[in-house]
Amino acid sequence: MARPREFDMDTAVDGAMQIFWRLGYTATNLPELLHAMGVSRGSFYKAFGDKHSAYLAALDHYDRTCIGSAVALLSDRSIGDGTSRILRLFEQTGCGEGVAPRGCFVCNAMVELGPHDSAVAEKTAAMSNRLQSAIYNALGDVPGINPFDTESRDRKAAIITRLYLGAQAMSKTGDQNADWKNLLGELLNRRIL
Amino acid sequence: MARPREFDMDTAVDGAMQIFWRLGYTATNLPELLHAMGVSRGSFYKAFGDKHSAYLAALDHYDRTCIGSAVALLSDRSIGDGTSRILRLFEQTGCGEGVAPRGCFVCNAMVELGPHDSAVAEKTAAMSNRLQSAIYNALGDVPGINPFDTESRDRKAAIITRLYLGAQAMSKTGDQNADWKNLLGELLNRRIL
DNA sequence: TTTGTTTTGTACCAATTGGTTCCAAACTAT
DNA sequence: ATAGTTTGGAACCAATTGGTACAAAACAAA
Repeated sequence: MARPREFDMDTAVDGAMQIFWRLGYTATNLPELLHAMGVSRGSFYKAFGDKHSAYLAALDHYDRTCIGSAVALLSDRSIGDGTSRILRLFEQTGCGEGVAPRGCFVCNAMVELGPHDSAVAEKTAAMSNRLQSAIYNALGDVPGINPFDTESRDRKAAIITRLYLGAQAMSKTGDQNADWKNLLGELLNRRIL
Repeated sequence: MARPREFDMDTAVDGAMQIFWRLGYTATNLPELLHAMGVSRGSFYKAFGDKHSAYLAALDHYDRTCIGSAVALLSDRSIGDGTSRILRLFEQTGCGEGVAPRGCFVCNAMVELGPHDSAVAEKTAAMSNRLQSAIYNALGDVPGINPFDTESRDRKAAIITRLYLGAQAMSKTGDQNADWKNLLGELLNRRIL
């Protein structure tokens, strides 16, 4: 009963996520954003309202896709025990040769807007909590760790989550940190093969 | 032989650091920056050149003051052994009640500008390295750690540095993390009194 | 006091910012 | 075919952006 939209909603949101992830919120201007989304100005304001709402939609998209697959990875017993799943999480973060590193969108968002944007603060806190509880679960499947010492697991999960975010921050200056196998081994007090 | 400047250079740089630290580079506009520095437009461009140079000066100022005192703290044996010095580092990061958390300027800078500003990337990488090596030294003074196992100390220092930056990032969403005593105890495998 | 030099503050600038308006276009249901 | 409804895109907007120009002001050396 009306003209159908020409752009694809999902690829538009994904494009928004890509550019916000790479450039941040403030540094992304509208023309670049529209180009990345494949949407014209009019359609954008009709469909999303404003730049800030588009950013929140991009954060939700990140939650569904990237955080979702990280959580899935951490709970996938076919990969190996908890240690190797956590190791995989840290190792799969690299981003190609010569490509400007974009870190983790959650880390970027909480650092840029956390203190001044309560919606972003809530969303990013929820996402890091989601990651942390997935790590907590994976730690229950690590040989040498007592799965019933929930307080110790909690502390370890908190440490690993912050370790992850800190490594993501440092990756944006070119830090590689290829030796996760030994670093996590040091942390979990066991050798990782 | 010429008119003396009316503003104080050091308080101006400090003011620039405060506002850039709190708001970030892009989100700080010139009027706010000038106000925070206590400098008029003309004087600013005469003395600093442009906004970006002022930001770099603010980063250097942070290195001298905040990173400097963190390094001093970590090497001050009058405080206690390495563990309590590292604990002190983590505990002294809180920022008052109701105050919008600003995190760590190094973390903020590397996340916001790292991938797109090589000067900032270099400076922030140097600062995090400085912090990491101070942590490495403090670890040499932790009971239960073999000071001659330099590789293990290196790994622990890398972990603690990233843990610190990650915690700083999360603090910007309101995360408090008051339990550093137990978290660091978990990490270093010893009870901290 | 005059001369030379630097700082200061204001007026000004072009470019860019996010956002709105509005109408032609494109579709469906009748 | 036509009426009804929504999209698309360009023209337009005021406000803000970082940065410049320039003259008055404030000093020191002569």
